[in-house]
Amino acid sequence: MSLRIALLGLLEAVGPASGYDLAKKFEHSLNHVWQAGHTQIYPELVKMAADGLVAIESEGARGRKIYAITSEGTRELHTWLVEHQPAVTIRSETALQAFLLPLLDRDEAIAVVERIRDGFAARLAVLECHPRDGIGSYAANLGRSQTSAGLAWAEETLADLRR
Amino acid sequence: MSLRIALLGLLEAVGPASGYDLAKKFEHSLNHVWQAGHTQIYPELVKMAADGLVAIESEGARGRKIYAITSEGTRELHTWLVEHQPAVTIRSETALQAFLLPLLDRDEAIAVVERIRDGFAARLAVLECHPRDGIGSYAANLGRSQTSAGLAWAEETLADLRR
DNA sequence: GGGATCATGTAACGAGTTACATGATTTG
DNA sequence: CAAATCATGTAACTCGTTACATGATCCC
Repeated sequence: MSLRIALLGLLEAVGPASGYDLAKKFEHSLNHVWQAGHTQIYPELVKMAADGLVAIESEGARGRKIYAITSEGTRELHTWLVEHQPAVTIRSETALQAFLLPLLDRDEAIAVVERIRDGFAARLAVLECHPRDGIGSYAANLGRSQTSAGLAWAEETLADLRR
Repeated sequence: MSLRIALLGLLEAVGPASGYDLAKKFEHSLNHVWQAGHTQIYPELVKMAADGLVAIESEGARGRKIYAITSEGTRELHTWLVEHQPAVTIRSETALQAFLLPLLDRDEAIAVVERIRDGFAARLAVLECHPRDGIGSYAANLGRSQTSAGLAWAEETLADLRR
């Protein structure tokens, strides 16, 4: 369901695009929001076209197919945005390592938290490069905010473990 | 893979337990870390027993089966904790709504962010009840830290939208 | 005895990943 | 002309959810 919404949202926001284009967007601007590879996107677009939410607007070079959102697609997207209570499903390997930290001895735990800290720092560095405005800017702010919080947790936890 | 690790970690941390017990832990203490229902846990325990990572220690009333982690299981868990670089896969409906916020008009966007804010507040309230020490305390701190950051983002975004 | 909770499972489906496969076009 | 990139797809598999099914035990 959410994959559909993400695809509809991108088509609504940036205009008609190919599956290939959309896959690129997932890799870059949507990376900290929703992830999907081309092998998931191509079949989904076909299903969405069958359901009347998108339509092939034109076909370009190299078999390129440009999809556009339909008015039915716009309606579906709008309804979801306005009415859908976002479900919170957390599956975080990082949080799992944090959870199990007390099973390790001091030095191991420190090494694990250092790796987690580096991961947060790297993600934050990527997010800092995201534009401050335009579609996705709110999500980028949310990502920066939460990643900074993770980084701060790592620093505090390291201080605590070293004490 | 991570489901296995979560199950091994729980068995290591709290001692032998049944699938039912483990499902309860997922519902409560692991809720902000990893999610899994009993329909996923029961078959996984059977596979893990076949792989020698856990063993049925005893059987109690009402067909209750108590699993214990084996030394091979402990080794597997330890290796994962120390060596595995946590993979970051984000699929957040909340972030998706944030991403698509610019597609809504002002009042709709405000209503959506208010709902998101309430969701963060509710999660934070639950996390505040988690014990400050023992297994899971580090993960609870991380969850509190990141959820607070989400809440702060919502407040700032609301202020921005109302301006 | 009846309702809540304990306790385990299966089957069908949908979502997501990995590996494989193919060919067109552009750029050096 | 070779390598990179564009562009699409399928198949097999794993992971996760929903719905269904069953029975034991505890407590009022």
